[in-house]
Amino acid sequence: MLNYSTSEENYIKAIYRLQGSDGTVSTNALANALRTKPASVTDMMKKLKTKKLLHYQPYQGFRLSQEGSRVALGIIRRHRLWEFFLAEKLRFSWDEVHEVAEELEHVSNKKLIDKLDEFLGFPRVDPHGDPIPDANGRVEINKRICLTELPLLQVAMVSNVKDQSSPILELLEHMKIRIGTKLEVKKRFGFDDSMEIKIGRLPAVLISKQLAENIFVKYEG
Amino acid sequence: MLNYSTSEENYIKAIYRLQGSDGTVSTNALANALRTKPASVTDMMKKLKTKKLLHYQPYQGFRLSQEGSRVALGIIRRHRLWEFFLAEKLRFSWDEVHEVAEELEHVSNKKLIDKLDEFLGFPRVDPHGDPIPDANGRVEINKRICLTELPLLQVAMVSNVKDQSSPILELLEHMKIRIGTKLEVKKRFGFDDSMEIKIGRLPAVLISKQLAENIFVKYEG
DNA sequence: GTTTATTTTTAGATTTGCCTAAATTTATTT
DNA sequence: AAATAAATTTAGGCAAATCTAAAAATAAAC
Repeated sequence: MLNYSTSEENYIKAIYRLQGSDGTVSTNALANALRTKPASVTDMMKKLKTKKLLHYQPYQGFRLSQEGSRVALGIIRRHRLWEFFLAEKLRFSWDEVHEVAEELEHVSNKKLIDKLDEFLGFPRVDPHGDPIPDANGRVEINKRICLTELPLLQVAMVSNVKDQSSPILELLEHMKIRIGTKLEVKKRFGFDDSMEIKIGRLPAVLISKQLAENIFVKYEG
Repeated sequence: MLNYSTSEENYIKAIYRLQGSDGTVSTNALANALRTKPASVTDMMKKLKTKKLLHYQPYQGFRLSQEGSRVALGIIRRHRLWEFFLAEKLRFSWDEVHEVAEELEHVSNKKLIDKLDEFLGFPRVDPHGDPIPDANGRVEINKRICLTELPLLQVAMVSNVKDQSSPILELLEHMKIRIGTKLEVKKRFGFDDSMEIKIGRLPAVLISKQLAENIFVKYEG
């Protein structure tokens, strides 16, 4: 059970989020997610490759190896347990917990995390509703939920559409959304419950509440 | 309220401990305490001086400035609150908390620490009996005396253990001596400076000079 | 199917924190 | 007071993680 630097962990976590269940991640996408420069990403990818945490061929994008995914799930477990602790025990509001958990998650003492888990009563989801991996790195997988409930930045696959009348299919066709399309929610707007979504490398687009309510997605938690 | 790196914080904390109430700290002493090399210490001292955290003239040793002491007390506060949390809430044993707290102490979100303090019920001492600075950096200056100096038949409470290595903790555990334990000295033997002590209603036991020198107690009157 | 644009990688610097080895200053002997 | 010993600092380097600018590879457009 090796230890990784804060920086390495942040890269691993970001790749895990971006790649979803099977996709590959691009240098620019990762640089953008981590607010860093593409050259820095390339450097780190070379390092993580030598550590066998990911598969990477120059110019071909990268995806986590099994070991990389295992490490990612460990980080996510720590993050979400701390979020739960902060909200439940320290009475932080749900929108404050993420930032603090970003720091606490890098303290990687297994006994600490397992005892924290026990202290909290083995919670299954964090304050944002995201599932918490157990001590063996297992998470509830392949969740099917409405697009309106998809966590931000979680890549998911369109699995079905509720109303299949032609007006909605026309709109879906126009937006290049079909079964199997991978997408993520970038931002939600409370004013009209519209949301900005991103499909692969296409520019982000805005979709209405009505449309989102008809789209169901699945993803590996 | 600036932030300092983990490395800077470890230096500040070590200087605070070494300098006591007034003394100055030498390069070698600090290098030894941090298990690093004197040259590295000199580098860091130059940096901390430019940040006005300490007073330092080449070859003359160093001591923390007021700001440096303030920072040190903040780190110690975080460390001891986490120790209390680990022992009290997560049921870590007495001798395990230090190591984990060494990592957690570097998460320096003020709101986190103040809420943790509140959650724990504003404890005044950590599991080793060391006082916890309050949110303003104030500490009780506990006048403690060494068990070797405790007057005969005076009941006192164990407040702190000087050397917190595992061997001594193991012995203390065996003898049922822990922080908060009340005891009295029944008799001293000049031959080897051992002493007979009594803990509550347990039968009196003999402890060595070496052990007594590491136990600090406080008492009223 | 060239040409242009975008993406990605390489090359060369920078900062932080650490190191070893050599020089320098201070302390201790004789 | 000179010589030796000890402590401290300087000089020069290394590894991690980042950056900018330039080169190379891939993708898109005409």
